[in-house]
Order: sequence, then C-alpha cells, then structure tokens
Amino acid sequence: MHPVENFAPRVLAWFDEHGRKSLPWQDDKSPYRVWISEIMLQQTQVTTVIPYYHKFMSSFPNVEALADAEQDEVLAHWSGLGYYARARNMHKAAKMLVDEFDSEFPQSVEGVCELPGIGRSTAAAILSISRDVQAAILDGNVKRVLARFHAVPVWPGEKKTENAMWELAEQYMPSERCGDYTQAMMDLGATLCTRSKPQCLLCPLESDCQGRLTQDPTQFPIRKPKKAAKPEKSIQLLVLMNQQSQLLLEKRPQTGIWGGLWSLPELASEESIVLHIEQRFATQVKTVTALLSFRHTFSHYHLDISPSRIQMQDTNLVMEGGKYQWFSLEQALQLGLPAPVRSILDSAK
DNA sequence: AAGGCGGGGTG
DNA sequence: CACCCAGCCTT
Repeated sequence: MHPVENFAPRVLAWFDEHGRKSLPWQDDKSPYRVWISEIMLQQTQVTTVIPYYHKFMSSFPNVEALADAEQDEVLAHWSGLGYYARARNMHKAAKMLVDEFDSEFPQSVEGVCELPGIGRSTAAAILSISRDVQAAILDGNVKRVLARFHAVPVWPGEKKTENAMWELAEQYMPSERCGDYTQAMMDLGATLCTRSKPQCLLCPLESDCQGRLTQDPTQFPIRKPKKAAKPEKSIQLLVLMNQQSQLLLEKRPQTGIWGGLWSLPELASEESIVLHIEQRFATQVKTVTALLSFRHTFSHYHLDISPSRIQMQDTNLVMEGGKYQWFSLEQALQLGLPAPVRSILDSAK
C-alpha cells in the first residue's frame, strides 16, 4: 500500500465541484455544532440525522445550554436515534467542557479524545472541520475509499490493517484545506464510492484505483470473516451399570474426536436405549434414568449430550473385541476421559 | 481481539 | 433475511 501523489488535490477539486456544502451543520462550523453532528452521525445516516439535528440545536444551541440540561431532556431529543450511550456521553462531555475546559474545545486530537464518546476519528473530524487542524479521520467512508483505492486484500477490522489504513489516511491529509478534505472524503464515500453500485466513472481517483482494476470493486473492503455458525450435533451417552456397580467404558478409535480416550457408549439421539442395548448386548435392561442434558462446545461445533444411567439385569454381555471394559467409578475417574464424560461421572459420585 | 450498543436503509 | 452505516467503550 504505497501512497499516491496528487491524491488530496484530486479529491479537493472534485469536492469543489460536487461535494455537499449545505448540510445543516455546514453553515456555522463551530466546534460545538460539528461535534453534535459527528456524534449523531456515528453509525447513523445523514437523512436520519437531519431532523434530529435541527430539533437538538434549537433546544441546545450551545455547550452551556447542553450542560445545563437534564439528562432526561437530552435523551428525549435522542429518542429514536439509538445508541443512547452517545447521548449520555455527550451530555457528560458538555459538562466537562463547561466545568473543566472553560467551555472551549481542546486544540489537539489527544485533548479532544479525553471527552467521553469522542475517539480518534471523531476528534479529527471536529478539529479539521471546525478549525482546519491537520488531523485525518478514518470512518466507514474513508475505510471504504482507501480499501478500494489500494485493493486492500484483508479485512480492515484487524488491528494491523486498521493501523496501516490510519497511516495512509494521515499521509493523504493535506496541510491546506484540512476541513474541506475531511468533508470531501466523507462525501466521496457517501455519494460515489458507495457500498454497492459505486459510480467509478465519476470518481477523481478512478485512473489510479486498484479496486477499479479488479473484476468488482465492491469486494473491497473485504467483508468481516463470518464465524460459520457452529453446527449442532446431539448424542446420548450411556452410563451402563452392572450388578457389581461397575460401569462400561468404550475405548475410542485413535483418530477423530476424543481419539484414544475411554468414553461412555454412545447412541444417536433418536435411538431407543432399551431396544439398542438389548439387541447389542443380548441382555435385559432393568431401569433407565435420564440424567441432566447439557451442551459441550468444541472449536467447530456444539454437541448436545443427553446422558442416561442404565441398570443392567446381568453382566453376560456380548462384547465386541476388547474395546469395552467394566470399571469401578473410582477406576474410571483415573482414566483418560473426555471432559464431558468426566463431568457426567463426577456428578454420579 | 471481540462484543455490545439501536434503529433504519438496502439488496 | 443479512448486512451495513460520519464509532466508541468495555471486557
């Protein structure tokens, strides 16, 4: 990802021609008004925000008015916008600004970041737009523009990738017209370099855009890796007790799940215990007691386990080779057991 | 590094 | 329906 010359001038020239310049928070770009707009616009689209912004500014025209308001009143103005921590943090920050900062915004990104609800990107937006400070934002729009421009091949949610994109964002931020540049990048992302159907032919960066060279620019930014919903399996595990209070364990094959461990005889969830056992071991079942079912989760799937305790009539079982063996409970607990099996046996003590 | 927070828009 | 949006905070 090397930076490209002329990035900012091209973006700014496009902005002069096509950028948005009459949004409600753009005629008086005081830090307070920009701040409120930025908070409202976090994870929320412009058309949703506009009516809220008007009403809010009418009720709380400056930071003192906001600081003096009751929290209930502030939240009432936020009702329907969602992410209500934004409003609570904002109200708290207004009080901090009045009480501790003499009602003035700090001049640095680090300073503004001290205020609750304001992170690096929002701080940079406020300072660049309201005071032309040379600080870059990295919001969803900028991430999308940069990810496409450089065809960033990995998900930007990863820390390493995000750091690299911050680096790029700072490098492209010009030393002049910082506020216009911030607004321009957001406009580019919001109106041309949109999530779907980007209008590449109108884009000032089209000729150097790596994403444009690919089959489909919308494959950038790479989507968040889906954690494949873990599949669910269910089994029955059987605590087979003989007349000597011994229980039957089965040696698992070396490969596969629980390879080589001693486990309880397993039955598919839908199989009938009595039928299966009497057929398989040629013996009578005396009693069947359902034990508490529980879920065991592996890295790759959920296993719902329904254990049962079965009292056998006699012990003349027809064994298959040496893979079955009777153990006392004490002996069994000394063996290598799968965790859920150990758990079942522990609770049988 | 991952989850929670919310409501609305979009394909 | 899943996914995304002018993110930030907590764990």
